[in-house]
Amino acid sequence: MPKYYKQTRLLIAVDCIIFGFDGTELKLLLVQRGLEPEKGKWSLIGSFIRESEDFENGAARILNELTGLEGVYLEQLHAFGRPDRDPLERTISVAYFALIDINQYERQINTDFHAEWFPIQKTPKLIFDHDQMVVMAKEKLRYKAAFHPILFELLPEKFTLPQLQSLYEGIFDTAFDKRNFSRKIQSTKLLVKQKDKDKESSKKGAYYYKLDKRRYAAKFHAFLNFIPNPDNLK
Amino acid sequence: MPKYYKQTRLLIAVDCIIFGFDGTELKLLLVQRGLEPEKGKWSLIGSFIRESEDFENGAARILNELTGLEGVYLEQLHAFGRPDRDPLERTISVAYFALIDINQYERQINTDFHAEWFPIQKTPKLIFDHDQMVVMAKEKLRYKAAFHPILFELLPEKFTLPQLQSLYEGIFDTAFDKRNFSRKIQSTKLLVKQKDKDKESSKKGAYYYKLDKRRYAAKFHAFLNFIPNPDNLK
DNA sequence: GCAAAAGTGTTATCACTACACCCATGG
DNA sequence: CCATGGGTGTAGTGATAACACTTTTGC
Repeated sequence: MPKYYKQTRLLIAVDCIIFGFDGTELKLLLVQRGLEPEKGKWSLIGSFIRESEDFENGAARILNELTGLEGVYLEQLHAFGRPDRDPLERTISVAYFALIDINQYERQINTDFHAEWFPIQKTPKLIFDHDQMVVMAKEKLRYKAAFHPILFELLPEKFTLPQLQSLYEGIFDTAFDKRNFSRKIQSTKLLVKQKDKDKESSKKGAYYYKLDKRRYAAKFHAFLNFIPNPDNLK
Repeated sequence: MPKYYKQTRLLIAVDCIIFGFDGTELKLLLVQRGLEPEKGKWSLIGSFIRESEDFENGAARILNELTGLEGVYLEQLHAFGRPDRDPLERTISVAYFALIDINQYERQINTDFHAEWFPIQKTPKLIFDHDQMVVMAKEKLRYKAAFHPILFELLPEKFTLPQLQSLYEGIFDTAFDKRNFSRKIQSTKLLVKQKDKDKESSKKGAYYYKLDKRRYAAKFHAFLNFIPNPDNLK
């Protein structure tokens, strides 16, 4: 029951840029589009918004439908509205980016989508303006990660310093000195050293750490300087 | 001609949070709403999006209609989509924030709107979720201003260091040491000292400065640390 | 016993903070 | 001549960056 007369009404979609980290590389979860136009091509996961659904709910819903996960880190990225972005009919897309622990992703949760992880450097061409969304999401992730302890969302509950460092190095595409990195991370007091070690990736083994959740919540919005040299960022 | 069947189509509006600085205080440009519901109440300036109009264009258009200005600094803030945010009919709002040189604002440009500047601390209650938009815009402005030389967009072409400092002090709601402030600002090499002085606000007069536009463009995306003590920001 | 990765400490440099006095002018 | 706001320098402190060797253990 339209109340504002003579105004254009448009389709609204929510699309999710889903990041995961496999211990070595940053990855993106993509699906093969199930409907025309561009059926069969690679795409971000998305859905039209429902009648009485918030964007945030919509994003959480499609994320859950695809991965089986709940309580995932989600943040609105940007609203995309170029009139011709969907050639079939004008559609607004509100894009969200999500950070998930890749190990918790359940491959079999939903066979409606053909979903696949792609290394961030080797993503296929995506439909519509989804490539632009991915570029923007990568920038925002970098930007945020430079000052906020956001990257822990990509890691499992227990992780090692070398893992954390290689995550940061992947995001910022640069190498850090491990002594300085360790000192800086420890100085945040966000980590709690565990008694056990990860023996997978080395003979000596690296100590596991967990997040101090209290401090993490408190410091999340603080400005911290995680990366050594600001000039590394354009 | 709808092509995606059985999907909901919604109204899309663009709303602008317009900041200005009068030399002393940060201000917000608000209008009295011209249509029902909530007619006559204070509101951000906004408009439904047109058939083949981008968000960015839409924001620039309404900004121009209201203020007469072109080439204004505009940045997308957030898309707001709570189903009940407009009680009459569900409407998505894509909010932009704008920084303008208040001196260039032309009061007479558009009498369709009753527009008024309000000190940021003394804004009236706004319709719908516009108060929330303002809060978010203030946060984002602070956040960006802490690392990017964005506040120059609020100043006239020629300005003095004391003016600049009081702008920063207003934004961060704190006082800075003028010697340290001056040194830090100068170290960015973004400013070019002029030969003439502003004699309005003091007997001795303060030198005017202009932005070095080349360096400004180059450094805009760089991370700089404009504010003295990071702990001042939550 | 050796290769491979983890862990750890020191020094030099730089950036930031705190702080106080002189200057120019209009009235 | 004095009140007002503008402009400048320095010393102490804390954070960052550069840098190399020892430890553990699986093979």
